[in-house]
Amino acid sequence: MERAGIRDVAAAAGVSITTVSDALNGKGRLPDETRSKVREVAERLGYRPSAAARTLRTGRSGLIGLTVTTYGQEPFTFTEFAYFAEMARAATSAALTRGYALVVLPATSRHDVWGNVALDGTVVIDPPDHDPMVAELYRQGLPVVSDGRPGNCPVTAWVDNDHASAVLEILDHLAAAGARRIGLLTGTSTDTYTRLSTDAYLGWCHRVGQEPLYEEYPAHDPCAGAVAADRLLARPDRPDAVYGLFDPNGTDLLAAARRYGLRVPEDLLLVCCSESDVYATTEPPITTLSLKPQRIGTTVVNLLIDAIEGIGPVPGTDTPEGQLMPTELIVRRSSQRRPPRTTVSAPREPGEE
Amino acid sequence: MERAGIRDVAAAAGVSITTVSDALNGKGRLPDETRSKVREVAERLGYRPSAAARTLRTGRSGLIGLTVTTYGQEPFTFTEFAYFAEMARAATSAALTRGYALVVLPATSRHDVWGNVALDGTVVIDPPDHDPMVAELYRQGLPVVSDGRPGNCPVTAWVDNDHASAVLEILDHLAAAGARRIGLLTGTSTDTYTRLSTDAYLGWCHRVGQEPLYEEYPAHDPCAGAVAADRLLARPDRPDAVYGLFDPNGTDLLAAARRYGLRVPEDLLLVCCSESDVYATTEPPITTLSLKPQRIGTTVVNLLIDAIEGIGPVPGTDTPEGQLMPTELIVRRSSQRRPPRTTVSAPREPGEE
DNA sequence: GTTTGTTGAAGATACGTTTCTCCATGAGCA
DNA sequence: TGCTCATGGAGAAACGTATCTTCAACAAAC
Repeated sequence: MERAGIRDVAAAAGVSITTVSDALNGKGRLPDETRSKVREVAERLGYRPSAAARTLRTGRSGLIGLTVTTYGQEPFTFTEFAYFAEMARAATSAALTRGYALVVLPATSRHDVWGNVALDGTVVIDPPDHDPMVAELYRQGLPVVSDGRPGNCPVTAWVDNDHASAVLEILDHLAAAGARRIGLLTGTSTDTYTRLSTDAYLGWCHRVGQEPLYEEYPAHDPCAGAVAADRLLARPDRPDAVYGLFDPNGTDLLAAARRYGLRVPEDLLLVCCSESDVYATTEPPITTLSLKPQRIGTTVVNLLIDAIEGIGPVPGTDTPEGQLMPTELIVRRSSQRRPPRTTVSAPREPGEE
Repeated sequence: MERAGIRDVAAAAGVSITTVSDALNGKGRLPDETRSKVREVAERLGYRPSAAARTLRTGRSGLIGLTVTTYGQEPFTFTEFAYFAEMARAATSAALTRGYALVVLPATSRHDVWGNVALDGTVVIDPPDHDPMVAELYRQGLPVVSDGRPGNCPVTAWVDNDHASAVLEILDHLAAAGARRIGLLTGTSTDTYTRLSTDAYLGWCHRVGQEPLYEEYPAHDPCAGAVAADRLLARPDRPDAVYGLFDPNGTDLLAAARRYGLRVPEDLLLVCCSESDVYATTEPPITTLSLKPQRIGTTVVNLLIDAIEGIGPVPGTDTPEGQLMPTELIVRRSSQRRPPRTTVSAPREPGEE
């Protein structure tokens, strides 16, 4: 019992291969009668067109690559930060909506798999300067859209948050809440996010005349984060407010504060960049900056598909279209000196029964 | 500047197409001299074999589908639970290691995308009873491996945790810590995980003579979880220990306990099933059951690839090979009446400077 | 001197579509 | 009767690879 091909359908319906193809794809000039007849026969035979053959013929696979930066030898720590997971999910969803599927691939160009899968285009997350892989993809004529400003490689388009503005907003927010010495928990890596955020912090410090107080650690190592948080609060010139650039920083800082007997927010104001909603229920709830990865993932994929399908900016225009997306500061108790009256009341009072 | 095909390489190297193919794939009988010559020319022309053509010819795409159950209209809430994210990551990684790529697809069989991508096999997460999609895949002759016991559909193999044993272990653990009335926070859905776990709980209650105390809610709705947690602790016959089946239950229960003035673990013992490490740093840290999604993802993919490549059990053997994977109970303070002396000391004492 | 075997490589076919080109047929019109 | 036009559909050429078969050349063995 072989899989039915288009030939079998044609034979069974008593028409030509062309007619079957046209009928099924809604092309050509055919009377409705023939169309439905062919469709019925195809259905009866359980005919499924071969994706491989169609791809070979049309040059379109309907597949989009999603490249994830790898830390160390582990291919993907992209679950480490909720940002990646959320972004990937939104990207997958957006792709499916437009009839494409997403393939997650490692950022190391020399993996066998890259040659074995036919891609229509690729989404690259935070490519480093002069990324050889992006260059190679571009040379092959494949559209490439990056999440994060491309270091110095030719991409079709890019999307990013306005990290500098976001940091400034947070620092102002903390200062308004009474912070005098704001510290920063940052990373040692040289990706765009870390660099832009740190630079914005340093610039702000310079402008308001505060001495920078920061600790950096390799962001991919969760243990190092806890140690760095501890180091920051153990300094002789201990900050009275801290912004942590990475997702787990909130809990790490909270734990460190607890160890040192610091009350949040009375003794220490806390903000961290995170997509996780656990910070809504910590004690106290922690103010977070959301980068809105869903929006970014969706936008990136749609830009890419536009490029694939020839919609959007003219290819001749060599200046890649960049797009800045807004962030969202979710203010909770950890960054407010006067905690607002809690508005969420328990469904029932314990003694009410 | 067209993309170079195998023909161009053959012409440039002065050999036939066959020779190029053989040289590049390490087949045929060719002297090393010819081999390296051809390889060099191919490299110079930037030749990349067409994945589509190869797939059409060989019938192998090197692509594996990963099907995720969808709640409501949103295609993927699989980031909701860290389990799915971790599992998907491990699966992706395992696939890449063996030269395959992973495509995430929705579990609704009638999505266009299913027909447009050539799959060598599929991993299905927790398929419901009589899943039509699995049946269809199986009919097409594609290997299908499921994460979770297959309800009643033909799969090549499956992998699952021993949920019943895990629940019993937890209940015994709680009872040993002094719990007299153990409650359960469970789901309304009928998937295998929920069913097996709840049944195990009910069976245990029956055996030890405790009246079941449980609340159920639609697991895909995070708000409902908080409400259900509250409901459970507001009961007149309030439990003195609770096991929550889903990832966010820990924080929800903790918040609810706080509202009712219940101290953990003194007044309430807490355990939940989660892969998230935030529970290591909550106050108090919460005991969790890890399903080890990494191990499951890896195993599932390897079983699938074995089936694709003809390794493993004979296809004639109709009884699908099932495999039970161990879980891991990570005991923390929330489930111990006598909190152990904390062994993790701060790097420096605050006053030490 | 014929057979046998081995090495190196070319020819040709098939994989299953899509699509371009072209051909009947019959109707409308002068 | 001829001509144009629209309609419905068939033929055949790709798409780029892998592989089965064939073949020449030459050496070794009988």
